[in-house]
This record gives sequence, C-alpha cells and structure tokens, in this order.
Amino acid sequence: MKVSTKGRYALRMMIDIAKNETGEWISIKDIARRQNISEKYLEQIVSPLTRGGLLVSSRGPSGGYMLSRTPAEYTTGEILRVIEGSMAPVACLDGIENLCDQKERCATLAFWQGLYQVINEYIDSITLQDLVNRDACSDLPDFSI
Amino acid sequence: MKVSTKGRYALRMMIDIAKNETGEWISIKDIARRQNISEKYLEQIVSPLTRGGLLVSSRGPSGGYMLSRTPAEYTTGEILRVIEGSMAPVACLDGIENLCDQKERCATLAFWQGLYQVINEYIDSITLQDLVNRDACSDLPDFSI
DNA sequence: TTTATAACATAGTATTTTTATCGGGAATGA
DNA sequence: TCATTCCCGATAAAAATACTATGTTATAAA
Repeated sequence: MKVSTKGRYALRMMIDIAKNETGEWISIKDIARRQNISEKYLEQIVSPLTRGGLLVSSRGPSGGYMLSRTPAEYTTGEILRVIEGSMAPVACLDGIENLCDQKERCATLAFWQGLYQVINEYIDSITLQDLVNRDACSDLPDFSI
Repeated sequence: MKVSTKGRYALRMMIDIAKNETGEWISIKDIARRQNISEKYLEQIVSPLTRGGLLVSSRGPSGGYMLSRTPAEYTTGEILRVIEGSMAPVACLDGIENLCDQKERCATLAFWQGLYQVINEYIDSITLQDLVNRDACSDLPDFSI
C-alpha cells in the first residue's frame, strides 16, 4: 500500500514552490534542479495541479508557476488527491465506479471505510505550511522522499 | 495507494475460517467455493499465513486449516502485514532497506511517519473478532471486497 | 518583429508489480 | 494402496509505474 512517486514528488514540488516564493514565477527547470527530479516528469505532475487550481502558471520567458493561495490554505490531502485520485485503500470506496455490488453484505467494507477515514482525517489535518515549517534545514538542498 | 487483492483476500479468508470453525479442518477448496476465489490463488495467500503461525495446517484427506488462536487474538494489522509486508505509505519507512539516505534533511519524512502511525494504530485496533461480529448477514454467501 | 523561453500536450517505452494459472510434488487419513 | 489435501516453484498475461521523446503554443525580452 504505497503512495506513488508522483504523489511524493507533488508534495516536494509544492514545498519547493512555497519555500522559493518571491513574487517571481518559478520554472519547472529550477524546481527540477533543486529537487533532482526529471523536468519532463515534473511537467506531468504539475499539469493536474495547475488544472486543479492549486497552482497558477505563466508561459513564455521568465514564466513558471506560483501558488494560488497561501501555504496554510492547502491541505496535504488536497494535494495528494489531485495526483493520486483518491487515498482510498480499496477501489470500491473510490465512489466513481461501483465495482462491488455486494456492499450490503460485505464483512470488510466497514473496516476499509474506517481505515479510509483515519487516512483522510490525517492528511486533511496537515497543511503545506506545516511541511514548510517542519523543514528546518532550509539552507540545504531540498532532497526529500 | 491501494491494498493488494492478496491483502483483501487474506482478511476474507481469515473471516471465513473464523466463521466456519467447528473443530474440523477447513480445506482451501471449501473456502475457495464460499469466497468465490481461485483455489490456486488462495494457496499462495494461505502459505505465508501458515508459515507466520497465524494458521495451523493438516495434510491428507479431510485436512485443511484452522486458526491457531481465538479470533479476538488477531489484529487486522497483523494479518495484513504478513501478506502486504508492511503498510508503510512510503518505502523508506519499511525499515528493511535504507533506500533514502537523506532522512536527516527530509521535509516530508515526519509527515509520512505520521500517516504510517495512524494507519498502524487503526489496523492494530481492529480484531478478527470485530470483523466476524460486524458481518451480520451470516447466512448469505460471504461475498466481500 | 524576431527569437528564445517555458508552459502545455500527447504518445511511446522499458521496467516492475500484480494477479493470477499450471504442473507436479509430499504427506496422510481412509 | 490411493484419493485427498497441503505444499512449492515456475510461468505468463495484464496492469501499473516511472520515466522519455517529440512536438505545439503562448509570450516576454531582444
């Protein structure tokens, strides 16, 4: 039960942008260099974040990305869900598709719902600002998980 | 971030054995029929459960499996960990291998550790007996997630 | 107005993981 | 003996993952 690298990179990217906010647009190239992640791969991750309204973008020279709100106004749950789709531990809780037609008489559904709930409660209780604050070593390169 | 079908099947299998405990050995064939899961696939799942001491087995005619303890003495966490390896949301928390050499200066490590903790606290708080109790419709086929 | 820049879009690909299936053993009760 | 049932390893198809490649489009700066 692992979070994908896209999900992990998305958090690192959002932290990176939050920490390097100066009013200027922040380019993929800069983030990629600081985080040691491929530019092209980051593009794939930043795309849903922009479409989802978590980032705003500007094209052309000296273009890039900026946060659309203050770091305290993002939950980590919101960021992860944009990338991962849903943090549900089983597909039948995803809502979109009704894979399981045995929900009424399912012995384990309530169990998985409970797990889903504690996961959501946790990730929705931590903000991007919390992650930025936690990162004490702000002078060091931002190598992260 | 999904639990594998093996993990889900393992829970269903343990519930099935707990509910059908009569002092007789319970065969894979019976479980497979009741749960509508392939016998061969169930064999792969039951193997680590037996090796891990969660089940005891008997070969030969009228052989099969039994619980090694009472249902109340199993946590769902224990069962899932035997099959899934670890419920850690990121690999660097798995302990076995030290994939990440940047732990000291990692902005997100504490966040993932916190998520890992709430997941473990939840799955270690629910017992197999809880799942058996929850399953009200004990007359119906045990179709589950 | 040109041009370099950087976002945006989409397709391809190699690797790994998942989800099984298959074939045959080894033990054992009837 | 012998059918049954657990046990064990190999194989294989399918899906997901983690990138890579090749562009196109908008735009600020020269």
